Amino acid sequence: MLSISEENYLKTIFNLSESGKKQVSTNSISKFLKTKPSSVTDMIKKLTAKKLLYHKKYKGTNISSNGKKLAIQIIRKHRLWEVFLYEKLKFKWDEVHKIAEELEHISNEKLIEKLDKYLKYPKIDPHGDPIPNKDGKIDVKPIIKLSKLSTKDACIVSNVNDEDGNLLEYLNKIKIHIGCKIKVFDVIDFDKSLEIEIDSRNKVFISNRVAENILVTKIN
Amino acid sequence: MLSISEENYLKTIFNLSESGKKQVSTNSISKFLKTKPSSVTDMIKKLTAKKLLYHKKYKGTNISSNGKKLAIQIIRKHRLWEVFLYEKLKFKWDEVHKIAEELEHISNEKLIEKLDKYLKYPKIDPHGDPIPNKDGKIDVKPIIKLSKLSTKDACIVSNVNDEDGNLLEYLNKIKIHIGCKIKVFDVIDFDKSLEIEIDSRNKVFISNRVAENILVTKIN
DNA sequence: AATAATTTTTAGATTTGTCTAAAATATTTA
DNA sequence: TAAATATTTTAGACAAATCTAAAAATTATT
Repeated sequence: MLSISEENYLKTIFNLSESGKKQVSTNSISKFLKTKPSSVTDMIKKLTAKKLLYHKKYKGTNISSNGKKLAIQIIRKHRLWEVFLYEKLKFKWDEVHKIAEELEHISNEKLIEKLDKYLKYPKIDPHGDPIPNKDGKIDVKPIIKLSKLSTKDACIVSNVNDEDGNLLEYLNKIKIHIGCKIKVFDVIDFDKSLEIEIDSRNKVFISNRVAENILVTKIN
Repeated sequence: MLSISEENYLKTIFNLSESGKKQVSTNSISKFLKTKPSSVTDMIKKLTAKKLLYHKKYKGTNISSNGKKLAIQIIRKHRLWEVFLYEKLKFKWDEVHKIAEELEHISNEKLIEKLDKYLKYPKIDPHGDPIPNKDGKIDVKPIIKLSKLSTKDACIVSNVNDEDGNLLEYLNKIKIHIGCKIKVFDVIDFDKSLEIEIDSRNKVFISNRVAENILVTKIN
């Protein structure tokens, strides 16, 4: 059994090693968790002794396969609770993360199984992130061009072509940014332009050319 | 903001002072929480400093009105989560308490308001205990004779007449005990005897005479 | 009422997770 | 590559919540 602190460190190290890859630095952990580097060193020692991390002095940290398993289960709980908060309790999608940070530490396997069933085994959370299953398997979510979507599809923006300053300026103006949610209301046959709604607020038309330069993951 | 430990002590002291009344002894708290009396003394000092308790050395402890307010909010959270676990996640009524002990410490007022709304503002938890409202008001639940109930009513046994050994023996045999749940399936017109189901398991008939000696609180 | 038994408190120690300050190591820059 | 800078670790301290052992106060018993 891990303490809440240990769980938070493990999850952070897992996330940092997923995104930045390879060795995770003491400083990056301390920045993320808003603790001092010396505290991080202490915790790294503890988790290394529990065989959840690998660590070489001054050289950064890696998560072990046991550590990964535990981290994924914490992430599973976090994302399931997010779905609950968003779908059942009707929280806004940007409010759910903070509350799920607390709920994720409640440890009762049966609770999570029943919650999963109750939510009908959702595959993604309200931010579009995939929910690992009971065995820790994560569906990799394909990243596609926004232009590939059809009417009524919804998606989360995962990337935009940042080579063209004019495009970025335009996207900024209509408030499309990485992580935002887009619903497709209509695809115009004539020129394949799209009528979309951004973050449940502004509804705009964008050209097929623009849609080709926005990468997204479908969420339904 | 209270720590989980402080919340648990406060809740325990509130509960002990509700049942046993008046001064709560250090020993009774330590027995309930399975900590040493010396630890209890330490915590009493801390909570007294925070004006949540009154305490006179060697004389036992009382909860202050501020302490009571906080304790009631913790109990509110506990019981709402119990309803959620029982009604939505389909846990058995004897499984919900342990999990709610963890959930009750999650502090987010909006979460509890939304949970309350989602559960349609329930008045009682699966054990038949009343759920305080947002402002800490608790509906006192009337205790009535089982014989007063009608078909389809459900109730929790709150007391039995323990003057007659033969009655107790009989109740024990058919597994009626304080805290158990009884559903009324039929009231026989002829002799006012009842067809009941005990704890969702055994269905039996009991005479009106027996039903007169069982005190219950309605739960629907 | 004096003594015995029980309860409660105090004093001091331990564990967990954090901190500061200083030392050790690694990286960058001139 | 040597010096300057940045990162990481060590050493020692602290607060929270617990413990053990012993002292103090209360309650029960003879």
